[in-house]
Amino acid sequence: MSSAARRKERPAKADAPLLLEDFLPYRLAVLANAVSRAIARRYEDAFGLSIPEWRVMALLGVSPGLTASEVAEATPMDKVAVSRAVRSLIDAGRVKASADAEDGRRQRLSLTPAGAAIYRRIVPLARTLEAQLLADLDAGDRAALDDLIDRLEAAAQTL
Amino acid sequence: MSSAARRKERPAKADAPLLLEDFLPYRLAVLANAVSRAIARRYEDAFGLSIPEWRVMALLGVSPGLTASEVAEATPMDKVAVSRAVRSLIDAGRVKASADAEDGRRQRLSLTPAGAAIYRRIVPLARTLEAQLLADLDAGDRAALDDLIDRLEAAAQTL
DNA sequence: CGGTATTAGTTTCATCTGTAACCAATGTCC
DNA sequence: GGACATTGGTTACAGATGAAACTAATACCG
Repeated sequence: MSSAARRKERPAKADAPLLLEDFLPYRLAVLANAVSRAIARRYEDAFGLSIPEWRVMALLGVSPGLTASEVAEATPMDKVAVSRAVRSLIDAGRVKASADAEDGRRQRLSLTPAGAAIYRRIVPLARTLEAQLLADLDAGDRAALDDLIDRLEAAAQTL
Repeated sequence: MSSAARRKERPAKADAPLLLEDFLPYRLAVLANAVSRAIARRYEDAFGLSIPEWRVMALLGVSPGLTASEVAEATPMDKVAVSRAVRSLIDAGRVKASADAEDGRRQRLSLTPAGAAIYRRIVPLARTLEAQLLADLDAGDRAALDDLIDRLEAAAQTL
């Protein structure tokens, strides 16, 4: 019997003990943590890249010319995290910042040729890891998963 | 149209750009992070309790007499994290450690009366937050979610 | 214009987290 | 029973993270 089935047999009455292993917020945290850690190690080993750095590169790979603020808006990272990731990427020669003609505070960010070369190598790795995670799910499962995550995210905003 | 539906219309071919917002590991991290942060704030405000401390109390509430190692085995926390959470709970008078008769290294952990009183107040809050997260999901959705998380966790082990 | 409020981004500092080193008690093997 | 490995748990140190203060440039408004 799967653990989902085991859980299902145990209806959570109000006075039943709260089992951490069945508690959704806990399960989500454990799952996301396991995935993030495994992926972070791969990116670090292969490219010396942290997760925040990878996120910045992933955005710039699709949308060159974003500012740091725009990167921060597009992710759950705050501006401090973005600033640090960008600094580190610039130091590594993977990203360049160019002054914005209209606003002297802003810096337009983009991948350098070296950064773009690395980007083209990370994307297939990312796809492979995602595929490995989804290997046992058919198209219907995947659609259901996407939909559930959307709904949970919306609900999480109300917490 | 839901964002899941939007995603579905955009089949991820090997050469399509990788969109961070559709990338499962990223989505899981963002979701789990949003949930954890919201809940951590509630526990902190209401009980001065961190997530690791809450996890320890949740385990001890169901299984008094666990050792720190057993707590570490039952969660993704390592023994250092458990040690710190336990220390803090003991300092706050919420957990007590008693010497194990058979093995002088081990300490049997359990909630103090004060800890148990807090525990009885947290559990309903935890259930309420979980219910709020699941509010829009019917029984079938919830079973599917449980099952998907199980399968993703299994797949995550292979990364 | 000139003063004040905003915004972009960085720096600072305090806390958290993780890895490794460590100490003490027990188990193992001869 | 004594050396050595193992286990339970803590300590120490380093790097990551987050909130708030700060700097510099722009926008707003009289």
